[in-house]
Amino acid sequence: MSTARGARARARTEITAAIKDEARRQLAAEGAAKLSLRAVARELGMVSSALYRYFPSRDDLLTALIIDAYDSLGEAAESAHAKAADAEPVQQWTTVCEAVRAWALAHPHEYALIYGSPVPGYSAPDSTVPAASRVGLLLIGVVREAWEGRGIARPPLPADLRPEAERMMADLAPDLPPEVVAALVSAWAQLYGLVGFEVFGQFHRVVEDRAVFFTHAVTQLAHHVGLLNHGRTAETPHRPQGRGKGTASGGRRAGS
Amino acid sequence: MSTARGARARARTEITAAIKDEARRQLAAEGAAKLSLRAVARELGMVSSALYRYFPSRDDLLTALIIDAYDSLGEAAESAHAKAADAEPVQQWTTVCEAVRAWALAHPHEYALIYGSPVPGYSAPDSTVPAASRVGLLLIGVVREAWEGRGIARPPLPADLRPEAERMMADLAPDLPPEVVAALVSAWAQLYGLVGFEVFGQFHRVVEDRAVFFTHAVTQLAHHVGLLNHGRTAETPHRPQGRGKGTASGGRRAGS
DNA sequence: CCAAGGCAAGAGCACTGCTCTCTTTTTAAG
DNA sequence: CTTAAAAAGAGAGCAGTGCTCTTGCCTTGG
Repeated sequence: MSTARGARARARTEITAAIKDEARRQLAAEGAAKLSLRAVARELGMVSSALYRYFPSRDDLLTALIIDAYDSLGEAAESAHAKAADAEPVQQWTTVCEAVRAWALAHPHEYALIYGSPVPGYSAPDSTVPAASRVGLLLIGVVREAWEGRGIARPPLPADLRPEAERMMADLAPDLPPEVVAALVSAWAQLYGLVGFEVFGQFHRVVEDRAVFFTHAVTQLAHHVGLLNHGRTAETPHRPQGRGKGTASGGRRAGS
Repeated sequence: MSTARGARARARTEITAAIKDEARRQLAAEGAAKLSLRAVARELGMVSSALYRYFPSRDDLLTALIIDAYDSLGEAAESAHAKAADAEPVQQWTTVCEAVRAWALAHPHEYALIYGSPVPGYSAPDSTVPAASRVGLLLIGVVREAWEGRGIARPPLPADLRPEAERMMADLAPDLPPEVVAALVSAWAQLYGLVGFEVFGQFHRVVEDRAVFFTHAVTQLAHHVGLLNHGRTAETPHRPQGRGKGTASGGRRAGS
């Protein structure tokens, strides 16, 4: 599929990659606003109009970079999680969050591209959705594992939020209880509040030891969604149907 | 001071205001990236170079708009708070948060300007700090009132965060205990995570009933910083007592 | 082998931010 | 009241942008 399709096709994918690489370089150096098609073309020794054979517009180039950024972030988070797969749920959660933070600090402009203000009239096409979902799915996975295996506390859920929570549950994680899904979604958004404030400099002269602060904040977030530190907590863990791993499919809505 | 110091000076402030108004119009219509000095000048019937007598560069115009946006948001939050000054602390907190959300939804491009990705090489000058602090100070004030008057729970504070928390306390609110200040700062950042996700469309197809969801999330945030519902604590603050059954399905709905 | 289509190049359009002159108008000092 | 300085507007111009269109070259599939 991707090999030996003729020299021309190979050259095309190669040049496409080169364009993205150079664009990413300029993005990292100057930010999305200063990314110029002409400058990219110049740097690659081609004329600006030639670039339109590969990307029909500047926004399409940006879209490609956005997807790549989501994937890069997703991969960073996933590989960090893989290394902590055996840890406590809270530990897994904070590991993922810290990977997100580290990636964001290492790639501030790419982070701004995906979690900052959306570009002018541009609205992300659906093609970005899978890549954009990776971190979210990862967090869902962490919570799911805790829910199935080692127990999880159920956050409070006011009556007026229940319908919405059940809808979210149906969409995102049909196996998790609605109160956990609702808490998870809000923790998800709040995580990016913390990261964004740090990356965008809002913590300037407010928080100094940001790593420690961040770790604490996301640990609280983990507790907020109901994750528990296994051994040493006074809080009573909820065990789904009290049967451990055997009946994962049947175990939802425990407390009746 | 601002009156009758010559026709020229009056004309200057008037024109300056007109420029900002028109710029704000274009900002709301198209976003910061498409804000063009020439277009503003054109709309005002002046030539582009004349505009440089009022703002030395496009970035300076943006800075002015940023300060105005911060002030506009601050004022919205403050006036909302003033109307709820007698309510429970949690109520005051959610009122302020909801005012922030409402303002952001009503002025998405201005919100993006101040809490989205910072513009290219531009870093906000110190002159923006006072305006930018208004919402933060307001939230501190809410917590302070609760701390002085009606009591407040003290969130947990791990040992390694204590020095940082004490430093933040010294800077921001010397009268509040460090654990409360630390929780407050993280809640502050998380608030903007929630608002940003909604304004920037990240909740698309994830959260539908966003008002209800937001209210619940910021109520949890209030509990996170230690605010209590005075009379009835149907919802115990951020301490899920396990045993899903008991959690007050009845209603929180802190009314007055 | 040879037509078809992918591809690069270049010119050009309508913009942009910004600078520099030049002229007019207003202000303030003598 | 005059006059010199300061402030403001107008216009041309520079270097840059995204994007389109036409013109040819050259690889490729039939």
